[in-house]
Amino acid sequence: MPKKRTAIIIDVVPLTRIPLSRNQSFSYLADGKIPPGSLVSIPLFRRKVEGIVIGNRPDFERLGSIELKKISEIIERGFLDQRQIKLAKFISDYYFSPLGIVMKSFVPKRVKARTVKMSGLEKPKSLLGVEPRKITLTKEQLQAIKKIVTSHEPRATSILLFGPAGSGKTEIYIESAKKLGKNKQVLILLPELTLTPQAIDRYGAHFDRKNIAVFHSKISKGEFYSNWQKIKSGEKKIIIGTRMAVFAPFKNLELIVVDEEQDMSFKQWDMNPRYDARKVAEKLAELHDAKIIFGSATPSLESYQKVLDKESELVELPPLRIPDEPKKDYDYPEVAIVDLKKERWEKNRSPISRKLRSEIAYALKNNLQTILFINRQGMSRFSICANCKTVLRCPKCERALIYDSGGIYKCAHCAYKTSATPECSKCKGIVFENIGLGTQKIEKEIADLFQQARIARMDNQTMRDAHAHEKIYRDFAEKKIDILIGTQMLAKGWDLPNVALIGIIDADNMLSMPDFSANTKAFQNIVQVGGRSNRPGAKWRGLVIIQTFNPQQKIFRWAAERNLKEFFEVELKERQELHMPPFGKLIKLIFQHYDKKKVESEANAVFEKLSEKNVRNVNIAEPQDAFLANIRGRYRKQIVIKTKNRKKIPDEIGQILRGLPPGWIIDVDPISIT
DNA sequence: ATATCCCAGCGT
DNA sequence: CGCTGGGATATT
Repeated sequence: MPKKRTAIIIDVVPLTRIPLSRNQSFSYLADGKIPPGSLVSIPLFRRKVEGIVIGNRPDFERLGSIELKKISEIIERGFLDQRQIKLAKFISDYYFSPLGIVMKSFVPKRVKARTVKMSGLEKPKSLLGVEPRKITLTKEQLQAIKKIVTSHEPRATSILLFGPAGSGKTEIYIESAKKLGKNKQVLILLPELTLTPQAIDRYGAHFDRKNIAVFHSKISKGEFYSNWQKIKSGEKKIIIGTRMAVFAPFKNLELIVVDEEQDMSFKQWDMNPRYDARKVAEKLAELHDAKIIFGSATPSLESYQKVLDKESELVELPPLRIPDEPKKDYDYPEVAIVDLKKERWEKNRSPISRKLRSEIAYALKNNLQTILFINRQGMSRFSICANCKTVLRCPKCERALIYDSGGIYKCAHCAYKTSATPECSKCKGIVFENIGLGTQKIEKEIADLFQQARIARMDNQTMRDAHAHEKIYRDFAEKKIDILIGTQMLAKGWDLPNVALIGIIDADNMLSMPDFSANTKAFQNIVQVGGRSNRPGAKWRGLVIIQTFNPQQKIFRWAAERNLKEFFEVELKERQELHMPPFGKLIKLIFQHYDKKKVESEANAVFEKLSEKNVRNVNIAEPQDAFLANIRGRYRKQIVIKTKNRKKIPDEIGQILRGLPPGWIIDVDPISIT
């Protein structure tokens, strides 16, 4: 029986994982056109899933014999827009992630239409320390804004805004946003959701709070969906969010700000799609013809290199200064490098040097606050059996256990805890020594040294609770805390106005990660932490103390002087010689499985396949144990591919990647290859 | 994601 | 011989 060919073929991307080697879209029949971007429900091999329409074709293109199923339901026409579809395709291609999974990131969990409960925005809980000050801009700031606002190139303009902590970068973002089109949207990307309350306060002081939307994973489904709709309609003008905010349905974006641009939290490394919000934001800016500002006190190498390559424009800001009080010396804190070897010679066994100790005492006496930075949580880095020197390890994932308290050792990676009387796996010894330092150890040490001081600790353990950040921030701002001890999480972007002293307890540990980005991270961390003590117009000059066993290391000197250019020059040269990012491109492949044998054979097979092509300018590293070689009983091997040309992955390699069997993880531009 | 098929391993 | 569980498989 001949069919009437009046129907339309609709191409749909199901919002589910389809192997990369397959076509990512499927064809269905419908009675009429359905606009691309529409959310539909489709039958897919005995089940029913949601999908996004990406195209319409007339039916007569179909070969006569092929039977197509029909679209089950049109859920919402024009749910996503054309630019979102393009962006999804870009992410899918660039990161080798199934298109359906990428598109799913663009689709919010929908809730039945009902009144959404009031968001935290409508009833503002004001945080301390942020008075809606009127902005009087400095000459330098005005120039910077002019540069940002007046460039009228047809292509999206990318700007690297480089200025130390407290140089007024946020004011520039705010003023730039004000100067842009009245009904246009601005996206503010922050590395962490803990930074959103402060951002809401600061932007809320200059824009109508009703026009501000927060966009991250911790807001309720209802509020999320409501914000999503209002961003889509254009009602929300300022969108503040974490990396996932690049998936929001912008109507007319004119400016994107990536704040704390160097932060690696912008890269999603633990699940698909393994995207970098900075890369995606660039593409998003291009699609909307919007401007994009990358802001940082310590830019990433990648951004810096883009400036050298003329792909981005550098706008530099000097530190803010109180106009009638031009004490140039106070612009930056003083930095002291303390030689811990000397401390040892002179019989100081404490992790706190005498210099640091006396400065803390001084700060306490003068009612000023201190921040102590240690790059490790817990009591120590690891523990060894006093008898046979075997490292105490987690039986589940083989990682070193960290002493907690009461004789109990904990695994920082899984939930494993020992009993109060653990035994050495080798010799059954029951006495262990703690090696290295951690936040808890320092906290104890400080509590012993300064018994009257009010001390707080900030690390993963103490920050489990959702409101812990806010509470510590508030307590510290209200001067209820004298000494704050924490990991790098306290280096992130908070304005803490009364900090006079910063102590970096174990700077060497920051360099000890055997990864290609260890130096850069250490440099950035030191500058970042140091910036916490730098307040314009303060009566005192901030002091940063860097404790190290290797005071001759140039990186500490450069970090102390914030000598970005010199550090980058050396670092970039090294990266170039090794064809590392930002010159070359890295792709990390990981295979994991319960069966160790299978992992080995799989990894070897893929390695062979990649190697035998012998592609020019591509280097394939032999399979190695992944950083966490064993997660919950699953073994993991990794292969690192390095291509000398960062712009393009050779087709031969791309084809193999797309054809990888299930179980493989592909991580393009990984933050670490250790 | 999920229903289905296939086969190994086991008990009757 | 039939039942069960795990793994692979294909999706318009």
